[in-house]
Amino acid sequence: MTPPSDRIRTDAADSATGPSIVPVIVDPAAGPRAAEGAPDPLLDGLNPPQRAAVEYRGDALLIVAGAGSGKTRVLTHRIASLIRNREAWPSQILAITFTNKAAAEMRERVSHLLGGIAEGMWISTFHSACVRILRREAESFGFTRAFTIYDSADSRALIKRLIKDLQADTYGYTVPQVAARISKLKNELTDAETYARQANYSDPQDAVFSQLYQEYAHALQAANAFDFDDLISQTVYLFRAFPEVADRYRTRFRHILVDEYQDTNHAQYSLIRELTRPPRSNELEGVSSPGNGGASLTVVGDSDQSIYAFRGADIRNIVEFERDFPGAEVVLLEQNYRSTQNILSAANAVISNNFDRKDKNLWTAVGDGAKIVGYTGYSGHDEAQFVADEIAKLHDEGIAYNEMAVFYRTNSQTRALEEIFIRSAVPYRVLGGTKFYERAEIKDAMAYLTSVANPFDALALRRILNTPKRGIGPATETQLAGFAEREQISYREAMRRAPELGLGPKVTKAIVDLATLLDEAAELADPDRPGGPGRVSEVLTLLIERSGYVTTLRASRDPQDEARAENVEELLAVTKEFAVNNPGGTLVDFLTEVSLVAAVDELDDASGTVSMMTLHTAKGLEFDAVFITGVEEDLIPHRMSANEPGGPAEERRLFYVGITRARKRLFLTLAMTRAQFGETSVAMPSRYLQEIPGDLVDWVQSPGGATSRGGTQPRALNAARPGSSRWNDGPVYLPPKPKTEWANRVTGQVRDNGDLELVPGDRIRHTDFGEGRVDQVTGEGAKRVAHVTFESAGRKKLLIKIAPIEKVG
DNA sequence: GTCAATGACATTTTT
DNA sequence: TGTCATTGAC
Repeated sequence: MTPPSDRIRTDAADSATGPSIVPVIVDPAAGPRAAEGAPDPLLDGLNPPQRAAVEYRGDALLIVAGAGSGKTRVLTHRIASLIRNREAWPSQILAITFTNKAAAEMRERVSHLLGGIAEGMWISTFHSACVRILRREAESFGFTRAFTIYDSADSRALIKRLIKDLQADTYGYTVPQVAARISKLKNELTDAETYARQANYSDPQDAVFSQLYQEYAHALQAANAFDFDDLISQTVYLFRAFPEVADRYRTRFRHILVDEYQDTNHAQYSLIRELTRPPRSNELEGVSSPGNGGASLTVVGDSDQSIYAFRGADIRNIVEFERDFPGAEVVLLEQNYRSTQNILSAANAVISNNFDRKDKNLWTAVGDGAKIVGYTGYSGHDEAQFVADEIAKLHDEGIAYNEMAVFYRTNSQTRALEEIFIRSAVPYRVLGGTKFYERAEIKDAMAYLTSVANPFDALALRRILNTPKRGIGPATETQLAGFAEREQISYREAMRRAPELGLGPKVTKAIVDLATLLDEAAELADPDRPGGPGRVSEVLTLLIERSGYVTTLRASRDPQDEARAENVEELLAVTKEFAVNNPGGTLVDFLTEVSLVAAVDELDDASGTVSMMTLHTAKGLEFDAVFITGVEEDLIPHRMSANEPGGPAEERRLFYVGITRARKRLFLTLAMTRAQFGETSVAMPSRYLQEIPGDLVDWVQSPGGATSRGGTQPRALNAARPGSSRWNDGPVYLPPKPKTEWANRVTGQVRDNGDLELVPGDRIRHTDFGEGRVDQVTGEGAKRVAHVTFESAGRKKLLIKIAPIEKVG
């Protein structure tokens, strides 16, 4: 694909910090705009659409930013320009990013552009911004500002308990199911009471769920806790219930910018709507004329990169932005500054197979670059070995390890990769996965801290009640809970008064001792303590020493417990580092920060290691060399996605996101057999592989070319490798299998099947769902809908005119 | 109340 | 493969 010649070439090194950018100091004497003709450092080096996106002033702006089109640059320059031109104070800016890391980077870049006067801006994730608001306002609606944030594991633990209590498992409810359903409802702003009102009580299953949901909500409230989804939805409820509170924020934020808008869910969308509404004071005084008074809104996104539908992201938020905000300006960024043309062409070819999308073509001025490399291993280990070998080669060629990344669909795929990487001495780092904070011993230590900060949190307290072992078993725990309930007192108070329960002297002492320890720690951590609160590290030290937690671990015979003790020490180091980075940071601040860290936030650019992560985590990142592993059916697209509406299309976007992370080199690898739960099963090449034009890929071992001789014995292959030369002396580049036959057979444009006649009983083939039979046809003319039962994908409704279907038989 | 042994079962993606 | 829940012996 050649770039249109009339486009203006700009500096391709978008992501590098421009050397020519000079910090601009706000000069009160200067006019609102820089002098005519003088080069404006905020516009310099931007292409025309980028410039338009920075300069547009109006109520609503949608920036459709293709992958690698420099959207972060546009956003930062836009913010800087608003501040520099004195159109906004920094404190009037609210910018929402997807991760904390992206927020930190944006803040850094804006303040660099402005010469360090960016104090007071809110640049954060949705969740962080909401926590900030909720902590300030907590007291006005029945919470304290020390509320706990429950992560998904905490939510699941609570749900598990409730399922047991209500015996909901007899109705077939499982923890993940209930958790997902509650999460979904919260993202749609349906709270427990609303659900209860419309629940179908003649259906016992639904009645039980409704009760589960209500008890879950009640338990959170009683524990003075919010789960992840609450952070957003409760902020919306807060704004709706207390307009005067909402007005404070509406008055404050005059410019709201939202990144990754395609991945916002309904609750987040509603939050933005609430915030961009004009404050009431304006309405009363008649200041509000159409579009006046509400904050200006800028959203950036790319519907082709929407990959979070499973967590409630609604692609319609971006698709229907212009309808939502009439008069909105739309700017398209299509020039890519990141990848080579070969990589982009592959990406374009793949994504063009998604129907019902706006056609959009990324192009670059960089040139073709190296071809994409494909490899089919005999097993997952074989595949991993290839990746490790190529990484070593790339490193020899001068690409730094931290400029390389390995992506996979599921976290479980890391195992084989890690094994081989360790053996091959490839320095690597896994982002996400089993995170540090998910380890049991860390959760224990955190539960101590949480119990100190939030005495109402029964879940945290239950976790530490008998950790380390103090002889407080389930029976005692139930007694304690009943006592607290009867006397209408907190758990902590109940523990202090444990002697009244008439338990054994040993148990009673254990309980009272723990209560004393928590009280002492709470006093130390108290923000209002005379002389200032103790540091988090001091509080943690007190807790783990006096409770005997580490001592017990060290004394254990289990060799793993030694490592656990070290992890707790590591957490102590984290608290010390926190104190250095956040002077005056309280215990609650620390707990908040820990709750909201995302996988990518751990990415350290200077680490000198290869990064391994899921395709989801990879969004928003870029690397010189990218390996996408496990490009197989049932993995990409994942087996579980087949039944979901829009599943295969979302999986394709995920693959697209992966491809577009690569700057120079892209490797697509798969295996013929893959181990899972100890069993090995046969894997098939992903359908998406066939969507990449054959001439873009050099197959070291193509899916068709690899014979089955290797079977499942990667060791034999290892042994057969002398030095660094590849094992197959035969033709290195086998002809790509059925490529020409398949590539771009389905054109990417919005299809038009014209007046394809379908009647019940017809058999059709759908590019995503396979073959199926038409049950009935409804609607008229261009809106005729076919109801189809697919063999593997089940029942679907399809708009006949544009669906990627054809009649068979 | 604790511990060790056994067997069932699971792996999609995440703030 | 590895985690977990249940079981039964102390």
